[in-house]
Amino acid sequence: MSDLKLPSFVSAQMVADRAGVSRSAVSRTFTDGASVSEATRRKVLEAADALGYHVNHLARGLRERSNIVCLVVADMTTPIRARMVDVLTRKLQASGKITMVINTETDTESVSAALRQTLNYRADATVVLSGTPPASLIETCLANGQQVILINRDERLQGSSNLGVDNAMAGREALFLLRRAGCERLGLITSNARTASLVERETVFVEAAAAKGVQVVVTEAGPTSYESGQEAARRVFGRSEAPDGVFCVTDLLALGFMDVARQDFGLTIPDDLCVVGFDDIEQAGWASYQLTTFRQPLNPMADEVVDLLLQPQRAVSERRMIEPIPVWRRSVRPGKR
Amino acid sequence: MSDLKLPSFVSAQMVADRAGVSRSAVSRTFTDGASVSEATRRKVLEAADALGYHVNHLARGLRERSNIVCLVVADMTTPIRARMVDVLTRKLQASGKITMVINTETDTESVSAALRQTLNYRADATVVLSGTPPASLIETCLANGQQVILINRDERLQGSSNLGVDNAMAGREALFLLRRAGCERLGLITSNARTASLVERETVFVEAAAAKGVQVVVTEAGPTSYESGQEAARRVFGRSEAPDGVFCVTDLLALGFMDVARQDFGLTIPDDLCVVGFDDIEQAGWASYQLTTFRQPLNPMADEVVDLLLQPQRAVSERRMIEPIPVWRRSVRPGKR
DNA sequence: CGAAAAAATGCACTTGTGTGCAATCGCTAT
DNA sequence: ATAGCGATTGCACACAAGTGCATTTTTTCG
Repeated sequence: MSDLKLPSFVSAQMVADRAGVSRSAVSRTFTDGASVSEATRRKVLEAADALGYHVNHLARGLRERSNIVCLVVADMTTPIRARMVDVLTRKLQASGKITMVINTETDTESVSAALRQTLNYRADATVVLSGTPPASLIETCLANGQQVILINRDERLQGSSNLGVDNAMAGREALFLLRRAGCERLGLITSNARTASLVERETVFVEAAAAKGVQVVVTEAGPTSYESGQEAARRVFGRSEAPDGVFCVTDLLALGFMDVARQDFGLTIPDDLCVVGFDDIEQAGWASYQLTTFRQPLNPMADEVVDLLLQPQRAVSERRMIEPIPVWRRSVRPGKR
Repeated sequence: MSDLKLPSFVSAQMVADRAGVSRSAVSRTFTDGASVSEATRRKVLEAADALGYHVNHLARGLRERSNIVCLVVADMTTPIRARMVDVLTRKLQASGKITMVINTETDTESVSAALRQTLNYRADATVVLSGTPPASLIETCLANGQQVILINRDERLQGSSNLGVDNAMAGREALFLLRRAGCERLGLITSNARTASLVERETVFVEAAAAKGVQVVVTEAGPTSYESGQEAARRVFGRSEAPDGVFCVTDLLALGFMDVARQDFGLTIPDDLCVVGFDDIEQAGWASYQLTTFRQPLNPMADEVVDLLLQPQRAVSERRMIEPIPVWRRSVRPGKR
């Protein structure tokens, strides 16, 4: 049997022993506004430093709020999602929270499992970036005093807060831009994900066009990705009546669409074809694309999330909407040809 | 005073009361291999379900391992980092761990703060993807029985495990490819980040070239980004002796470099200029780029991390190396011009 | 100098688990 | 019927913190 002490975390008791004070004194030293004399405080800090003491937030979380926020997300490699996660973790951290990332598939089943994890770790709040959580589980979260914030998911679940961008505005504006450019045969490219957000952009665009007496050819490719955009372009330009202006419900789709349109069908953008996207991912601004699109204002959105979190828990479910910001680049002509 | 009970988490005690058994029975029901009769188990599960009970992993983590792994990462929006985080969270989750993401700047100061958070939450292990943690803090982590895994950071710290790709191989192979393509004036594009990985790719490439009697013009732009690649291209092709073959230490740099080379200087790739990158981000495979590069084998790397985590703690610090996989696309000629 | 007020300190309880140990229960074999 | 034995069960403790309350200790003021 070895005498070597296994390395393990140092507790407040050890610090207390070394400093010659009670454990309470240690606790109070690390608690804001607690009453400790300057002398003991110094002794404690010194001992803590020598031993490498760190307050155990798990134990703290047993009594009060855990300061843990769970982020449920799928498709994390997508540029827009990656940025969302980045901005959110940053802002949450800045406001004293810590983020647990739960990486799921979009299907309800695995989102359920994610939500349960959230409960296991006593997260103060759960932020859902993708996937549709079942209403029953949301209720469980709320019943446990957990806050639920859904981002860009338009399922309206009783008790959860919703936060999203104004998709309708983007749909209308996209139509306006393409018509101003003189496009006559309009197309809409979407994925088979059929998220509420994507569907809304599509329907608003199509309906606004119908109101102007213009028909829109809708093409639905595979998942929301660059490759689906490519596939959509192959399908669209293989047909007789090719569009001269398209709204892709996502930048990734747009970029794949543009590449095939130019390289496989020899089209020039914006002369032969105008393209509008949505999200404003970094790649949309790259020299090869210069895509006109709508920026999701991630910083304001993350600010809203933090704001919701810091609010005293409200019984009523809230719904906040943020305007996307049009970003004019060169994939759409500024005026008629 | 309201009689309404505040919503709060349901504890094992409540479940025990409802099921008419002791709290131990509840605990044992949710512990693998514990001794519970089928009858009580059923009663417990039923009560738990009715109340919406979820084991408190925080409390569990007080006694044994917390199953929390901290991921310290900077530059999360970079495609390669986003993928790393994605793959790691997936694999960790699959092996029963949960990931806490700590988003830091690359500066040592904020990495320190991140490491301390790691200790606060009693993470079993810390995985550092970017940024240089100070050795003293790593020691604290190790002293507390925490495992530290550094990925692609070549600082060799006593007690930590290192995991990285073979940068030397990439440097040599890049040179081989460019020379086989008949390139005569070689360039190397790097950023001012001066990470160990980037530096190694650079020096190996330059030295291997020197061994063949070829000089390499090294250009160092700003941070590791698309824009820095663009800037580097403007500098490089503004000079008299422009290169006809370059190795960019990162795909992002390479893509920016390619765009400016083609659009601002009218060069054709790979006829006038051959380009090799590193990382194999999704965009490298896009039709507009078709970049020849080296894939970081993320899945095997994540497997290694999980493997290291499941190993019983070893006193000796380990160092594992993974071979990057060459990906041949069209940015380099297959043979001499 | 002494009483009263204020500040500091320690005890003990709380949070929700897992688990060693002892007691109990149920069943079998003699 | 009863001893013997293994499977259950419950008690009590440990984990690491925060905090109300009572008890010192210190400070202040008359």
